[in-house]
Amino acid sequence: MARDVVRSVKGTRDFYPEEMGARIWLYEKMRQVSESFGYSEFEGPMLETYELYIAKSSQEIVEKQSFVFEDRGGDKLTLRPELTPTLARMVAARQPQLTFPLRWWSFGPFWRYERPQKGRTREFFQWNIDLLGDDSPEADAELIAIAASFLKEVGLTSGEVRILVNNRELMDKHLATFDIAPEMRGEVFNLIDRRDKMSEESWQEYAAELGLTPKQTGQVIDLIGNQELWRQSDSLVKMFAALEAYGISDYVSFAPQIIRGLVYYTGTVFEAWDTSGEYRAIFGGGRYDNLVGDVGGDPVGGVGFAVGDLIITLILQQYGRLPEFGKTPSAVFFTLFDQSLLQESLKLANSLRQAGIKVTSQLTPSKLGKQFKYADRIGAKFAIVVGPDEAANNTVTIKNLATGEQTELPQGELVNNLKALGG
RNA sequence: GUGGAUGUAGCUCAAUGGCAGAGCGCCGCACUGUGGAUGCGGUGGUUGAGGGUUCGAUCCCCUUCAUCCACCCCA
Repeated sequence: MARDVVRSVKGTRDFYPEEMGARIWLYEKMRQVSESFGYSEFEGPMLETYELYIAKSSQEIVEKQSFVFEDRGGDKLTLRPELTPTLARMVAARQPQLTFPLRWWSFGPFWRYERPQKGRTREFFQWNIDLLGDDSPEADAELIAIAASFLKEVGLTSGEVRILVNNRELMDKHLATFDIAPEMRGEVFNLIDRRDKMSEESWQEYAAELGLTPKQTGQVIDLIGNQELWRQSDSLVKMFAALEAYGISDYVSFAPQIIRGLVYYTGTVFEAWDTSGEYRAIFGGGRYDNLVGDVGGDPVGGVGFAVGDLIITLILQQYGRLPEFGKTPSAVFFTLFDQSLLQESLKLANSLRQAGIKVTSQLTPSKLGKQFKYADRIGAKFAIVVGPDEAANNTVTIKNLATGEQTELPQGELVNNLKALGG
């Protein structure tokens, strides 16, 4: 490197305007879907106490993957690695005055101290959406419907992505009938979760290490191979029935091997996967019934999910569904012929802005050719020229940068003309 | 935390133990009231950093830093 530019922090991303365009696009899709289901936007602090996450997130996330540090007063702080504990805390703090069921969504930055790789950075953005205070299977169905609507909205088909659903209570009930002790079931959940992520051999070893008998291991394999298992769960039966109403059933499948890593999930759990199998889960969520109580509030159940911006963007790129983003928001470039026409050019440009047209102005004189080149580069559609001839006649020249076509017209007709052209 | 790969011009990449190159970009000119196309000319580098071997290292060796990829975990 010839230039010794100060480096950015490992695992962070710079959003140059092109990337910012994609981020805003994604954010707008999330807002649109959230609001269409009646959810309100909220935001919490990015800094939380370390205590908030202990025993609520997965141990790995709290102990190894969080940015934890002491402030100047010696208090232990954490850059939030996820939103749900913050949500629970905020709900608990104002529980008596909030109206339930509560429907909230949020989009913001999160941090995890991990080795960056494809689709994973240390600073990332997440869309979180949660419904609290309704414990029905229909509430679970609403969140899954929202997830599916979002996938549909960004242009992904049910052939490309699929939401896999399971229920932890259902699985727990069956593990009990296999004589697996309650304190072991968390580990067995973990085992189930890794069924598709490990080789058969090492999975069997893992099962043996946990102390499962060959018979029990066999029962677990049969269990997670049973695609009709959901019929034994009243909750899942009702949930799938409700999903029919949304017309997105083709996006949703039952999958008994879906468990999820976070310890606070208590009932329905779900993950969206790219069906090509090239990527890991696109997003995940589920029902958590104890979280608000755990942070000091009255027990109120919730269901929600989180979508990371990186993976969804990767998938959208893979399928070519991410739109191109122009470099400038203005379609009109106002040239400056020479210094003597500065006042007139700036005034005219500003009268366009007052009429609601977005205009970029040339501020220092240079060759017109260079100005057109610049206008083209920044993505403007029209260039406007006021030279000595136009100034003398109170006219302007509009040049269509795509076709090269030029028209001279009275200054008074400029606004309407540009609007007619779509400027 | 574990393992693998890669660092050469603004970008994408060549090359050789012996003068470091191309394409794209950028700047200029042809064309001082017209951009994209074309032609011509020009700008471009302590070969990531430090050390070692060598007459000589961008190349071989060691160290270090950075990036990427996979595992782990997860969004």
